[in-house]
Amino acid sequence: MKYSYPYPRPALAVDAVVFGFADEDVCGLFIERALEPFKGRWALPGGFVRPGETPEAAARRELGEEGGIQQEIYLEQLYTFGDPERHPGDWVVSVAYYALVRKDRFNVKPGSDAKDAQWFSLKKRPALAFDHGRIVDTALQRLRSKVHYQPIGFELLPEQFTYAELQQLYEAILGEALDKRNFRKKFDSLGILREVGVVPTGKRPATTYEFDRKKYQQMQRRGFHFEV
Amino acid sequence: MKYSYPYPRPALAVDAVVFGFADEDVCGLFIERALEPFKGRWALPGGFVRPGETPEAAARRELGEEGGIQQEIYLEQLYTFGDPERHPGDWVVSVAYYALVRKDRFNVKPGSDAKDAQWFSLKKRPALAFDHGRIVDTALQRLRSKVHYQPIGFELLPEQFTYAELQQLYEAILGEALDKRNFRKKFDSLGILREVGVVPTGKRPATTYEFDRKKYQQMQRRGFHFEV
DNA sequence: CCAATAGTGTCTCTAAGACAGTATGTT
DNA sequence: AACATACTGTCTTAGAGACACTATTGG
Repeated sequence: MKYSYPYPRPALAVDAVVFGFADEDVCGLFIERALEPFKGRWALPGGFVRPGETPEAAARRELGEEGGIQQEIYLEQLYTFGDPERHPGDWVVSVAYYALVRKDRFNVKPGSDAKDAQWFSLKKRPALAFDHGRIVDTALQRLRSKVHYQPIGFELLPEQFTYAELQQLYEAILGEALDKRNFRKKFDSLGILREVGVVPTGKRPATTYEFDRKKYQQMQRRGFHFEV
Repeated sequence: MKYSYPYPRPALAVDAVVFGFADEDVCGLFIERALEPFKGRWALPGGFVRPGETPEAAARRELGEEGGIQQEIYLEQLYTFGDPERHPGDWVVSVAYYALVRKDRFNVKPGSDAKDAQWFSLKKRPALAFDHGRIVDTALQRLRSKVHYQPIGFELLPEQFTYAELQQLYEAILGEALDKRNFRKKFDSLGILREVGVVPTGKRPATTYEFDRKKYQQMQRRGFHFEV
């Protein structure tokens, strides 16, 4: 190799915070480590980046291998954690990602490096291995701020949803109650939801909507920008 | 080392986009490479992360060594670039940062790995080595969006500044003309500027202001959030 | 007809944005 | 006196936020 750097190198890992939503609650997917260090502790799905691979590809691969998440999902780079003390006994730098998935679309299952894979409500998540707790906090912050100016909430909902569900999602992410009428007014005026049907709820049936991605992209090109 | 990962590892680098402001123009600090690869090409200041060092510390160290920037400066992690093809002949992953500095406070000077260090207007910057052009674009995007909701513009101005300068800065970053009266009204109403004096301009003297950091932090704690 | 959830309209107030002339200094 | 730059105020309009009742269905 020409120009190669001869000094010690870190191992490069990726870790992903996978967010889901169900029962009016935001949750995260964690795996139980089958290997040292932190064997038996809950941790983020992740692993090492292989030669020739981009970190994002590594993150997607690991989500498939470790969490049973193979489909196309929303995945975004979050932050790179490089404290030399973050991994006991080795120098491991981790590029962290966060993912938004529709929980119902996935059968989470542990892969070879994991004893178990489970969703946890983020309100009562277990203590995590390494600095993964901090990574989750960072991801939550990012989600909370991003949800205001990008229509990423829909990545967490089923294709079709009611206004009640959409509002519960926003309330769960933002951690505050919102006014039903103002919330509806807001999204109605954005014009990015398409009515697609009606669904029984036990009492009065509710109208269901879809996020109109194409229309949103058109509007975006015309200078529109989403804000909630 | 316990648990160490035996497979090939990337070299870990940091690169920094250093922004400055002068003459109604945003500029960036680039260095001319003294070594292969891309010897003689302009590039971002940066270098390899050493064992025991955090990436941020490495970035600060390199800015001192390569660009003559030793003082405390605003520095924020931007994005990690990990395309395996980004560096010819080796696997080098780079954690990119961006910095905001008061141009007048620094005597930029090239370090040992650089033939030269120079400020360039970002409108007419040279073609850069590696993927550094993309890194600059990413940093500019980040700066442009962040300037709306965080008072980081002040990091680019001298301690004391006039409304004309402040407005020129925002116009340069955002790339659009702003209305003088509305601009003033906005910042006046925020209440984060402190009048500190008067400066001759050749014609009618202008009032100078300082960013009142303490007041801003107080207000922030009370739930205030900056927005322009 | 009762219970439960879905859905709706108005008012107030703040702030964004468009817009043009006066004030104060220098030469 | 002329010129250049600093500085100022009003109107219109859009939207955020507070607020409470009606509609529709199942049991």
